[in-house]
Amino acid sequence: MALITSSPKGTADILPGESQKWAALEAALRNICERYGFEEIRTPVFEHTEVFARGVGDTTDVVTKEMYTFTDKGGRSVTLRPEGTAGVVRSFLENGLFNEGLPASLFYLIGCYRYERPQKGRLREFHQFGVEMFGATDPSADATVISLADRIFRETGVKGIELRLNSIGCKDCRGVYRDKLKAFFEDKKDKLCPTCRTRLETNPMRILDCKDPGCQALCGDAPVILDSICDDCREHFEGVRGHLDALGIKYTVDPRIVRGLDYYCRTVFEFVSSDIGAQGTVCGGGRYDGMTEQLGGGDYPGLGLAMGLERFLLLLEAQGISPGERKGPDLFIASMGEAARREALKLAERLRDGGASVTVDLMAKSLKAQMKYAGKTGARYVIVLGDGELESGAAKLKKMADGSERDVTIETLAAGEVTK
RNA sequence: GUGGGUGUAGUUCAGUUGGUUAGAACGCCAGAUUGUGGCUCUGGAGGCCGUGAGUUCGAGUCUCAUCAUCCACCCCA
Repeated sequence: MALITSSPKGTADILPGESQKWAALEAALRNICERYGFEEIRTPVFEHTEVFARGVGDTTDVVTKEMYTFTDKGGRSVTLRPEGTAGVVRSFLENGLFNEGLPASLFYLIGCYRYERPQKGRLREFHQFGVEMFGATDPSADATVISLADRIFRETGVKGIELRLNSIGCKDCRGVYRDKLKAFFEDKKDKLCPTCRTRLETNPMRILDCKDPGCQALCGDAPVILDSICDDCREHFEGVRGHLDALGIKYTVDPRIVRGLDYYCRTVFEFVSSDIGAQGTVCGGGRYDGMTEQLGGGDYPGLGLAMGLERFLLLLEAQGISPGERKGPDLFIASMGEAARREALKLAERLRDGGASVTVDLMAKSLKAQMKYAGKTGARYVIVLGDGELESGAAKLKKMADGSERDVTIETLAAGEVTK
């Protein structure tokens, strides 16, 4: 038979059985957002390319080599969103959401697209849950966003998630630190691994989280960013820590987390697990105070987080947690002959009116095959309609779990009798 | 973009130093039971052995290329 093709590289079908888990997880996320006063926002899958170039930063890996960018028939350069924040910021500004009371608290559940080599926990089409908050500079806002994420992990019951926290300073003190770091590594250049030698020019902070043992050894004495940030940033960071401590949220300060998107400043954090392979960051986020101005809007400080849903589901799977199960219909109506099938359809509609989940035979199968189908699809009850039942108006309602049967009147069978 | 692993039935996988007609389990269909699923038994359908070239009397098996897929680097959720 040979299918003409398969799904594109890096994409995955979410099939029945799996889709119930997604739906349940999404419902749980929506519920938590609601309790924090975050409202859903839906923005386009594609944006004008400059939204990401300016928003995410045009020197980042994401923008320079991972975007699905194309020219549409009108000659405009558009890009499939590689992340959620930039589009939300654009929408926040364009629609004047700052007039509806600050801070604005938004969340989204979206597909994102990055042209990368797929591996465990990384696809070209992947799904993110994220929240964004605009207008609040106070550390309590940072703590709230982090506590929302913490609650997600707590309430879904996953274990072994570690929260790592850092401050990378504002755009002023980060520049100072960058220079310090550069100066520190400059005379040790030849001991760095080849990629770190280029990092020294492009993004020296990345050297700190290199996995090469030689680089790691050098990093021991490197200047720490937390010693270099300005007083305002230090005070802000202490504020965030104070709130987290008061809320009882455990974290480790990790000076090596720097994040690869240009827009972050001050607070950055990651929730990491060691259960799902090399791509262990399930959730990442931080503050991005300058971004609204980058996109030509007013000054609205922002912060947010993003969670990779594939990774989250991978994690749940690894820990034996299933957020949602496939569940079959309440009732399958087997039928023998045309007249009985007509009755079956009518009965099914009546029971569906009452809220029951009902399926019927649509293939004129043998009764045995119909029973088999009912069993395979997980129907809890089966009722068989044939000439005899049509004539007498009575039928047997069979409970599949134990095979027990009881007499019912077709005319008066109520939805409640098969849904309980 | 770089490195490594793997491509055989719908799925998970066997397949001997290269040797006649390529196997198992599960799944699917049918029968045993002409109107009652699961368990059991019997039978059946289903394979360009990823693709193309090469070596050989002979290739699922060896070589090369190519594509796909998985994992890792990089980067990120």
